[in-house]
Amino acid sequence: MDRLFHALADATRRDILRRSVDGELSVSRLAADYPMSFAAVQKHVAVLEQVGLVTKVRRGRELLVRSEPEALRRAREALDQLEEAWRGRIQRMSALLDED
Amino acid sequence: MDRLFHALADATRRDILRRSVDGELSVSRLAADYPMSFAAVQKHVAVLEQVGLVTKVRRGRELLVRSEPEALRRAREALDQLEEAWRGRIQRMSALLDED
DNA sequence: CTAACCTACAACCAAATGGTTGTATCAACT
DNA sequence: AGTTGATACAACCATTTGGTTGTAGGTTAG
Repeated sequence: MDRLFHALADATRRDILRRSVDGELSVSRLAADYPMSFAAVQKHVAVLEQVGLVTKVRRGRELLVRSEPEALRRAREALDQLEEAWRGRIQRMSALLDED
Repeated sequence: MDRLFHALADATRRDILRRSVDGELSVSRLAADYPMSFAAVQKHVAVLEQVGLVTKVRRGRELLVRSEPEALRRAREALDQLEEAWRGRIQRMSALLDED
């Protein structure tokens, strides 16, 4: 979970995720739009891949990057769990008020 | 947003968040339960505070830590936005299939 | 008032992060 | 076969991170 949130804690990586929804962009095509070297973008994609946020599929001599919603869902559930603890507090407060 | 996700990318910080829902635990009380120095926990709380995930309220000589659901909601919305792009893709695929 | 407790903050250190360049591999086009 | 394009990966560097210890400032209890 640490690594999942870490992967999301970078604007470039989140942008890559957004653009990879259709899975039709190669690493070099993605890299062309960022103000950094190809290798740097390659590393960002690797970080996303290691936590399962994207997968790569070969097409000819390029690798297409596709974002995977599964991992995204895992992150959302972790946030939901945190929020749920908070909702539980609201309920306890309501219960207290109802006792009056 | 980078710093928000970064703050969430640490198990100790997420645990502090969970335990601070009721806002009744002081920094030192929190710190007592982690295998690290008081100063280290203090730093974790500071990270959470800087992105608005918790606030501190004085009670006597201690500072009570309370988690703030607002910031959590911001993170969730960012994830929702990413997932929405993906749902849009599903819809486009469905539309294509319907054309047949 | 003094001692004890809670917090803040600085200085320091090892390890990880995010970037670079350079080299190697591998597929495809002519 | 040789060249070009796309990717992988290592080595290196500056900065940040996550931890430590030590010092100092307030606040409460006795």
